[in-house]
Amino acid sequence: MASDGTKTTEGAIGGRLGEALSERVRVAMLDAFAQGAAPEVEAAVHAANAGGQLIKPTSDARFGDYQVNAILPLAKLLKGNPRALAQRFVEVFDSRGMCLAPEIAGPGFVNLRLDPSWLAAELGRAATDARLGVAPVAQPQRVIVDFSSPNVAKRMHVGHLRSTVIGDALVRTLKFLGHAVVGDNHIGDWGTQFGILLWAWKRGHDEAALNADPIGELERLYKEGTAAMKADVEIANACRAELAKLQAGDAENKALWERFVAVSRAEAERVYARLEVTFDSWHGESFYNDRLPGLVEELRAKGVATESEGAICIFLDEPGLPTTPFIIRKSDGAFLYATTDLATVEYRRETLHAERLVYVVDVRQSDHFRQLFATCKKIGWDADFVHVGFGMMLGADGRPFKTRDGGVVRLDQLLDEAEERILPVVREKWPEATEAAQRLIASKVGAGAVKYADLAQNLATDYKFDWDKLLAADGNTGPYLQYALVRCLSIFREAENRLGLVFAPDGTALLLGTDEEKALALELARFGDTLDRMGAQLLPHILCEYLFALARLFSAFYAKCPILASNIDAATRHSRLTLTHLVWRTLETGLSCLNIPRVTRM
RNA sequence: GCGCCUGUAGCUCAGUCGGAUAGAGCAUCGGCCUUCUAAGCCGAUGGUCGGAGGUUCGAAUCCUCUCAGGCGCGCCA
Repeated sequence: MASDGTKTTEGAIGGRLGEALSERVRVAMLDAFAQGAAPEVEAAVHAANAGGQLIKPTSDARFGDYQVNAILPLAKLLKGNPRALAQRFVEVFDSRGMCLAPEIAGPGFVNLRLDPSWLAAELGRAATDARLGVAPVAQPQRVIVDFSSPNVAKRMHVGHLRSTVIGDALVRTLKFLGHAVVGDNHIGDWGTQFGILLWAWKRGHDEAALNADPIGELERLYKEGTAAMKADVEIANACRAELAKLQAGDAENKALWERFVAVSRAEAERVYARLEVTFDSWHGESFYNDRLPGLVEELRAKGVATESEGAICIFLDEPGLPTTPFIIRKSDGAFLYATTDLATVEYRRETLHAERLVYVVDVRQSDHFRQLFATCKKIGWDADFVHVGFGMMLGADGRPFKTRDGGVVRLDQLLDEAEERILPVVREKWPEATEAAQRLIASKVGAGAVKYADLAQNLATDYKFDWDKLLAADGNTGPYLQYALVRCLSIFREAENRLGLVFAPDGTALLLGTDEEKALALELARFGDTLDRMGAQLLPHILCEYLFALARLFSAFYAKCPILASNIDAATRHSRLTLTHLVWRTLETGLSCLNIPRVTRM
């Protein structure tokens, strides 16, 4: 990550300013209030601490940098005057080094102000650290992130974008935090669609079309097969027969299936390459086939699953869950994706020793995952299960994002369009570059804009895809962040060109003279806490918002605080270069966690 | 019919398991390039937090009801 001889040394606070402060607050609270008090007081402090509620950044700079709100609710438990309790807290609070003397305000808030000289020294040190002072988490988890998961024989389209981009960002961020992460592409490479595909293939495929556009031909066959099957019961039976042969290991069907999977994967890989997305494994549904029969029998034997109307079902009578059963074997004996998902959990727990299982899948499948997780719990498979459900991608008109004629938007064409739309701007801003260089920048800015738009919003809701908004260089967009990073690099380039100054941070404390520098420093110090929060909540927009705020503060600093001008003294210049260096590497690290491409100029 | 999710400024969205005067961006209006990329910066205007009750020192946040929109509901994934 560091290209200039920086070394890894953990900062005094492990890069978690908020966490360090919070710990001091916790100690002071127990010290001030828990002695001889009701056990609820201690429990309340622990609860607030666990929820990260002991401190929070102030809502207003006049209140300092962090505020302690937790004394007010405690006052109720202690039946005391909040301000008097705050006074007791302030007396025992250890502000040594980190903070100035705490202040009591309002009905019983305590305002904490960071000691500027401590912050300046801390950041000076962080600038020389390869991880910006952010130590890996103390307790790494084994995490599986299940994401992207396209179906074989179908082209990658915008419906796959969100899972792919969000999952990838989660994987990279959790890895940076020090967790043992496996990003798994759980491709849809098994199931009833292959019966249809095999039948349609045998009825008549076009070898020339297959060579020219493999996925196009498979999609055509699938579409025709589905239509034929719906129109004719005999054909539906024939499709089922083909599927049965495949499942029984028929050599011809198996070979065809392998061919379908191979061409589909090749197609998907081309799109992943453009998105720069990678996986640690590609364990599709077929990977778990062998486990299915035994699993169903085991669950029947355990009494977890029972037969109903010929199907093997799991009934989960719990509030919040659908009343319909979780079906793991159809009445015709075939298995379903519920079965595969259970077998997948079993494998991930037993073989991969997963502690946390993350599924990045469309929110419309939340019922399925609620049932899946409840079933696992019922079986006794203990783990931290999370469904990261995201909303649909809508057009600017608020209706599902489609092509003009109502078709699905192909992912490769979406990326083409992003590049085409941004290319004129690149040509205008950098006319002396070669066509190839301009195209490369345009592809990175275009893909980055599309990906960032997907990550920047809370994923619970549908999001509106609007070319003008996401490609804009102002506002919370990919291009804005890439531009901020480019400006950092430009400063170092010009320092070398004009002054012959090759800058490297040396660990000396910053000089935080102006409001812009102070605000920037405080934000930089919050990077580690932000990563933790994103890792805990699995919400990429938390990191996006942070990076945007940082980039904005940097832009204000850039406008107000000259660095290379001749009237700037050496010490100030060095400090501002260090700040710029920190911003550069924070943006670099943050964008790389989100996997938004970085460029050196634009 | 049952269940889940969403409703915050003209538009797009934040709001960290209740906390101080609800925040950004876009758009609009007004400023800023003889120093590092103006794809930028600064300022101003703009909100009954869908509505009504309730809980309490204190509610966008918790509870109840209600309106509006989206999604899902036995052998597809």
